Amino acid sequence: MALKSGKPRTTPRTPGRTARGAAARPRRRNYHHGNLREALIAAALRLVEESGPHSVTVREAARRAGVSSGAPFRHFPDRTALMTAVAEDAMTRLRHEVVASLARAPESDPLERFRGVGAAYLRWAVANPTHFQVISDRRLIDFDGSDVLRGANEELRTMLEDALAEAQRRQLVDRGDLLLVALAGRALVYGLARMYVDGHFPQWGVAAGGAQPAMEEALDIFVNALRRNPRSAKPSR
Amino acid sequence: MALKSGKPRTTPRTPGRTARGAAARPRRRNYHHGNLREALIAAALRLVEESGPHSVTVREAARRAGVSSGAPFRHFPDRTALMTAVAEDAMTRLRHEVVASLARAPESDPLERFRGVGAAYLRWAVANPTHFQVISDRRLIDFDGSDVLRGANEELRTMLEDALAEAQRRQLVDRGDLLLVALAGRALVYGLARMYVDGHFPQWGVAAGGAQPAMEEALDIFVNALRRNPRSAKPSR
DNA sequence: ACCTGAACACCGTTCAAGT
DNA sequence: ACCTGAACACCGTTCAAGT
Repeated sequence: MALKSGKPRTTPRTPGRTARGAAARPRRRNYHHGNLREALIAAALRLVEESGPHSVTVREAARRAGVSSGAPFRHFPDRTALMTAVAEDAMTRLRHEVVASLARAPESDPLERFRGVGAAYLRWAVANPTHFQVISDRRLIDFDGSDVLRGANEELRTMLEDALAEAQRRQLVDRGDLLLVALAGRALVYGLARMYVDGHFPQWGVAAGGAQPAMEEALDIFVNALRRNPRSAKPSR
Repeated sequence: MALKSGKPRTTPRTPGRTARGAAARPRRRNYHHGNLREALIAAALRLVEESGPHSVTVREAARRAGVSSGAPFRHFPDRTALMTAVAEDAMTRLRHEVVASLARAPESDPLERFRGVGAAYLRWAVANPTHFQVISDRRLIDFDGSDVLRGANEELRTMLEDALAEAQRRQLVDRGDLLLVALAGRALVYGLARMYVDGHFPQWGVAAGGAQPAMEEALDIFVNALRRNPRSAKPSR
């Protein structure tokens, strides 16, 4: 399979563990207590990062945390629950990215805010393709059972719809079913991100390095097509 | 996990096997020869249909074909190769669907033809969600190694781009980077289909039964936004 | 209260042996 | 030429036993 094992960066996630001398090797058997739950999530996060969601194995996470194969089940009912915890961590980072981008966007240009939400989402997906896979595939995680996931998703959706509603109010875009326009925007952005992570770009003439700009340009095409032609001043009916 | 095991219809795929009396139960051990390859693909196709790509197991396909666990490896180098054969079957059906829809679309309205390609793709994805998953996830199959998959994908892309080029030529849509507009259209349609199969619609206010119409309406929004405002006769620059 | 390690029912894949 | 069935190195998950 096409899993080339990505960049094994040392993710500075879950910072400030109880300091204990040297660079904490997961070999040590000083365990017997400690916060195994967090250690397992951190291990799973790195496994996802290294070679995708499919490579995450409860046993391997346990190995990296230095515990036996049965230990994780004292903290997670099953593999799905572990993956859901990974997804919550990822979704929280995505949410922050989008919120930060929105904070920088001009209050005065709602259509630009709409575009900005999409662009931030795309940037995050390109920067974190494997984590993006985890949050987007409902068969891997228990989305409905997670307040964090449902909440963050709801928040992203609201940001998109609010920006769009404001743009309609200011007549920057034509009137039209708000929810459907938001859905189309969301589908476009999600589709671009998924084409990227699912490896479709080579077949669509997008060079390996040029994904990011191509995605933003495709987004621009949509937003600009939505933008109301200034020459027609009134709603068409 | 959320795999409720779909509708186990008797797919009349791989028709006209060597007739042999009663309804061919895969129990029989009359094997020892026969076209195991086709039988394995048929079994895998049904497994995908019943409960998604992840439920496909080389061993289970072998069981259903009535052979031992090692037998499939005489016909497929690995599980990926079996899944690729499944994807080729699915992609061929998708291609036919789109081609048929294009044959019915008016030669005179290229933008409608562009929309029609997307709509046919969406209809097929909704009707065959699990098979759609197989053809779209490059981690499950060897896309690059399959002439059938690359060819069909290329053909779909060409249909989209040709319709769009003709629409630009007739000034039905504004000029603009053809490839990027095609990419945006493709991403929108792919995104809608993936949101459907990935189970996102409940969180986006789309009712269970209303997926198909909502998807087509979202597609309409894009196509109509692209449609050139008749009041502005000349390209903007 | 938390962890170990054997056990169970699975996988994908290989390979000597059979027909 | 094709298929069997044991074997190997894995999984997820359970559970009695240990500390």
